[in-house]
Amino acid sequence: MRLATWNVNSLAVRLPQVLDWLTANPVDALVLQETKLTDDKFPRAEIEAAGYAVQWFGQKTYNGVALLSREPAHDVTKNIFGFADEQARVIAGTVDGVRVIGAYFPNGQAPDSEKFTYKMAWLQALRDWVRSELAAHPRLVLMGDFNIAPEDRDVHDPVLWAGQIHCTPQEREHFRELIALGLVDAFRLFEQPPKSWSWWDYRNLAFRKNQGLRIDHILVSEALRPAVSACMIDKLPRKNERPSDHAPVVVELSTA
DNA sequence: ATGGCTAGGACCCCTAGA
Repeated sequence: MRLATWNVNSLAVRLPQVLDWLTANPVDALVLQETKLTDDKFPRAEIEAAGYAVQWFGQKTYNGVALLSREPAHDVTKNIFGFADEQARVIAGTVDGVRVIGAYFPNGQAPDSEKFTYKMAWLQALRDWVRSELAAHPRLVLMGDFNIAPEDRDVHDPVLWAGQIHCTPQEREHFRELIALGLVDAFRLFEQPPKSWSWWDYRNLAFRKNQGLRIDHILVSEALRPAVSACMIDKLPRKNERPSDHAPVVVELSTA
C-alpha cells in the first residue's frame, strides 16, 4: 500500500499535474492541501475518471483539502472534532483498514502574530483529537503540510531560519508532542539524502539552489511502523513548468 | 548570465503563502 501527500497550491491550476503524477505513481491514497476551491467547483469528475474515489472539503481562495483513494474512504470527517474552525484544513477517512488523516497545518506567519496564536491553538486541538483517533484506530497515518521543520537538518540554513516561523521552539515542541502520541516520522526511518526538502520558495531561484525546508510529513502509528518499507520525497513535480512550491511525499506500507 | 514568485480576487494593487 502506498500513500502520499501533496500541497498543490491551487488544484484549479495543478489538476493536470496531479493526474499526470497519479498515472506515474498509482498510489492507493493521496491527500491534497491548498486546493483553494469551494466545494461546488471541485473537479470530482476528472478525478473519478482517473480511477480514484474522492472526498473534499474546501473554501474560497484559501486552504482546502481532499482525500483521493483507489478504494472509497469511509467514516469521512472534516476538520478537528470539537474545534470550531472557519478554515478548511483537515479531512480524514478509513481506506483499506488504515485511518488516513490529511491536514493543512496553519502557516502561522510570524511568532508574534495573531496567526501564530491560532496555529498554537490549532496544534493543541489537533493533538487532543489525534490522541482519540489513535485510540479508536491503531492503524493510523497523519500526513500533510505541517508547516513545521522539526529539526535543524530539515532547514537549508538553520542560522537564517533560527526562531523564524516553521522553526520556532514552540512549533517544534508541538511536533514532538505529536510523535509522543505514538507516531513516527516515516521519512526518518530510512537513510535519506542530506539536504532533503519538501518545499522551496518560488523566489530567489530557491529550487535550483536547493534552498528549502522539509515541512511536509507522513507520521505513521506504532502499529503500522513495522510495515513501513520506504518513504521518499518526489522532487520531480517541482521541475514542472508551473509547479507547486511543494513536492509530494510518499510512504510505502507492506501490508499483509 | 550574477538571475529576484505565485495564486486569487477584484482590479491594474492587494492579501497570503512560507
